[in-house]
Amino acid sequence: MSKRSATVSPLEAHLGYWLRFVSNQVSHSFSVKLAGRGMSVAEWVMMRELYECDAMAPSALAERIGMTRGGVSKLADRLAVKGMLTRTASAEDRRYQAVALTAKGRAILPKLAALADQNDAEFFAHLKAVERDKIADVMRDIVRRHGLKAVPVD
Amino acid sequence: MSKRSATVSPLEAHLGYWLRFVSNQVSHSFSVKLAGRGMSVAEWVMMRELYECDAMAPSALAERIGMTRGGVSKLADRLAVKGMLTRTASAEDRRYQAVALTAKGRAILPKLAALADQNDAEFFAHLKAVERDKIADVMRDIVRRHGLKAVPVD
DNA sequence: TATTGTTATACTCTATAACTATA
DNA sequence: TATAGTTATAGAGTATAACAATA
Repeated sequence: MSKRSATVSPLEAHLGYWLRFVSNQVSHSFSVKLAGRGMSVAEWVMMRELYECDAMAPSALAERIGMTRGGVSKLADRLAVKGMLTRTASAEDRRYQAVALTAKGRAILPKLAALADQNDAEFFAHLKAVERDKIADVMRDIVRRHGLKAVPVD
Repeated sequence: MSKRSATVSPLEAHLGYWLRFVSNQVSHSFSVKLAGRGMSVAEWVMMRELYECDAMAPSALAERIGMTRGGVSKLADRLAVKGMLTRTASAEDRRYQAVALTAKGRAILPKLAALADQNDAEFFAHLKAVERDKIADVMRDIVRRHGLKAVPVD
């Protein structure tokens, strides 16, 4: 064994390397599917978040999906132009906005969710349920251990 | 159960979601460590690749690390400015270049590799070796099944 | 004509901070 | 003054394609 390989471990020795390798490909494959419907992954994440509630403030969205307020602002702009969401200033405190999906946005979301399901299945459906659960458990545990904040770019 | 949750599965139901969540944090944590030495993750990847050989053509590098030739060109520019690598036109075919680490680049690389080791340990050292191996095996298998190309942003 | 590497353009996402309007 | 949202700037990364030099 040369001194070179003894002092510098190969990239492939890191679990993080393999996670990112697969994760990047899963995300890229999903982004290709979304592009077929004119959507980006970031747009999907924001819409998915809004789907769970009636309305949300941009700052709350930023917190939930791990983006800056500036990023949320630009993203919301794009989605508003596409007719996917609306922004309404609060009556009580006009600094606040209520961001909400439009009927169009709410109608299209299940179709995007189906793409997400399909994409996940393409990469992981061949695994036994026990294996999938085990890996997800490990990942959840790591998130918990590190107190990680949301960066959901499914 | 509402119709809403019945038709749209939650993000957390996807294994891809958890992989990306953890993978993003591992990479971000590594990028912070590298920034302490004035390096980016992409720069680390390119240098790590060059460490394995004496010299490599930019086009070969692009293929190996999953970047475009344009991207490699810009990245190599930055690393050359930092004195980490040199570019030499081939004598036989002057279209070709030999990109190689400088002594400085080769000297600093083990220190960057140590950061990579440390970073991976921070996230995965608590796992049993069997668990780590199992997960890495699953990821390698997925890479093999999909014939995936390199996107090593460890 | 085909190929290598470079450069230019455009777009996404990030981070930081200045700016506005409201309170 | 503090906060919510917007806008501007700069940076790294991607993709595409035009380009020069070389074969």
